Amino acid sequence: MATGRTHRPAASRSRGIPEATVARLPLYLRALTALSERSVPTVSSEELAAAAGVNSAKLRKDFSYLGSYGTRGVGYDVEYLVYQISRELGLTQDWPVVIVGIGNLGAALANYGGFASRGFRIAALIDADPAMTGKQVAGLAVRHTDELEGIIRDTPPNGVSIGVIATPAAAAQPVCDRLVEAGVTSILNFAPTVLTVPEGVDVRKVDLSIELQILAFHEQRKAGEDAEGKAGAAHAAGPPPRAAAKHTGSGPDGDIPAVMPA
Amino acid sequence: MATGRTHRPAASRSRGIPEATVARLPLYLRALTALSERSVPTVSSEELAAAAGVNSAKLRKDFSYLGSYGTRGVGYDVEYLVYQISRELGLTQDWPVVIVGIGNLGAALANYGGFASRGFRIAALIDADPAMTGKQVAGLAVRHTDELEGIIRDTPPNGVSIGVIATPAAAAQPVCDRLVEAGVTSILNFAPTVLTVPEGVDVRKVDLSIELQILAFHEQRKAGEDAEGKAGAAHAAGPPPRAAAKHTGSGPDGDIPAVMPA
DNA sequence: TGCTGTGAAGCGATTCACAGCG
DNA sequence: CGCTGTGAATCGCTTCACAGCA
Repeated sequence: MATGRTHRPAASRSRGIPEATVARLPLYLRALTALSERSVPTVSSEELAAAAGVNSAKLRKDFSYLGSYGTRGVGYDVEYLVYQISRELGLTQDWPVVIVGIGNLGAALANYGGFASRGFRIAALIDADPAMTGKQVAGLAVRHTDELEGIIRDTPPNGVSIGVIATPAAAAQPVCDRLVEAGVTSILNFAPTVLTVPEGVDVRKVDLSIELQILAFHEQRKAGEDAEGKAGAAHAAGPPPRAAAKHTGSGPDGDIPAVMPA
Repeated sequence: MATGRTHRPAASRSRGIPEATVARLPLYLRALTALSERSVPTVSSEELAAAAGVNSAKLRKDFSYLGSYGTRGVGYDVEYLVYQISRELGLTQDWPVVIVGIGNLGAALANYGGFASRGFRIAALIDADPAMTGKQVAGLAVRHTDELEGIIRDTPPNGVSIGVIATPAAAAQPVCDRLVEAGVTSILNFAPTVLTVPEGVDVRKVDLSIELQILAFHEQRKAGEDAEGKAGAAHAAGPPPRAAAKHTGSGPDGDIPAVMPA
């Protein structure tokens, strides 16, 4: 999984929906909406589970945390379930969101249709580069970082509570601090850094290079199984410099993912 | 967490590194590389854990699966650990990667520095739109989908085994099938769809709108705690249309995230 | 009869707490 | 003495299996 929280270890479920279940609700919702568009009136747990890519026992258990929304012998009413899950996720209201860091990735996010269609409204695009200020991206004029606090506080009706960080790694923590200070309490972080936030602020992260590294691990594992015995790298490089204590320039492997496209 | 697998429930750890540990190795690696660049020779589990945003017991347990790479009373040798983790993750070799779907997101990925710096080399950018063919993106000429199979098979030295899908949702499964058929065994999917793949192929997914929905859930929860009692949406809309069985156009909430920026 | 809803068992991951070594 | 490495306890999620209802 590409994601994680930073603070609040367990202080999440007030009335008891497990975190793992919450993470799957959007998946169910997507599958249900597709069924709804095809005018399918009801689904069984088996069918819906297949569409969402999970097993049916898990799906039923997940739904049991929300309440008894199914009909025994029949299945679930698609429309009704769409509504219930939307409500549970808080998607019946709309959430203004700011995106900070309008580089390649920030622009891609701004243009991403999946936001608007789920009740997320882009309240502002913010970038630190004065050359970007005023430029049109996804139909919105980019605003300068100076305006950040004002935008967060004054966006109707109650300010902005969700921020997306798509800046270079070095800028992420300062931007995060300013967002939080101005009132943001949920952050989606695309910068390859660990963000430190006060209690009560949620952080989720998406790290592209981490995902690839996890795939590489399994990929290597598969290759190792083919040619059993030589369980190492194929056309590898670099010996194990044990206990050198002294560094060698910048290490055997080079630098960190360092900077985001932004 | 933005991610998940699709096939291979447990068929992963050959010599026993837990999946959860594998997912954290890139995090440790990043923190270690930063230390390495600052010429720090050793770290304690406590310090490194703080830098990686986990607790120290977990970190020590994680490292214990790799072997005994620390020194009691002292800590871990930074350079040595960087090497060991890189090797474990398979980053001592380089992995050619193809990106399919060169829209906003695909282009952002192509420009993302974090790939190249971690041993991932972009072998080709592929798009179905003939108008894109030949265009330069991130220093590479975009190739047409017709060439997909050839690229996967003929890229030296052994073809491409990792594919990134950044196409619209509708194109994702067909593209996935072609990638797999041509020999790709690991896929990173940015399209908001569940991909079906044969046994032995790994899929990880990153879904931007799912992450936001999870944040919205917690955000709503926080708002509900403030104004205890009215545990619902703030300026919400839409009543619960129980058991209508008949659909109402397209449902109370509208459409799915549907299409990616691509 | 067929499918949901759920207690109970199983399993993996996290955390604790301390023995063991440098 | 300090910090790693790890058995044991704990926690939370998943899976099983079936009771219960339409």
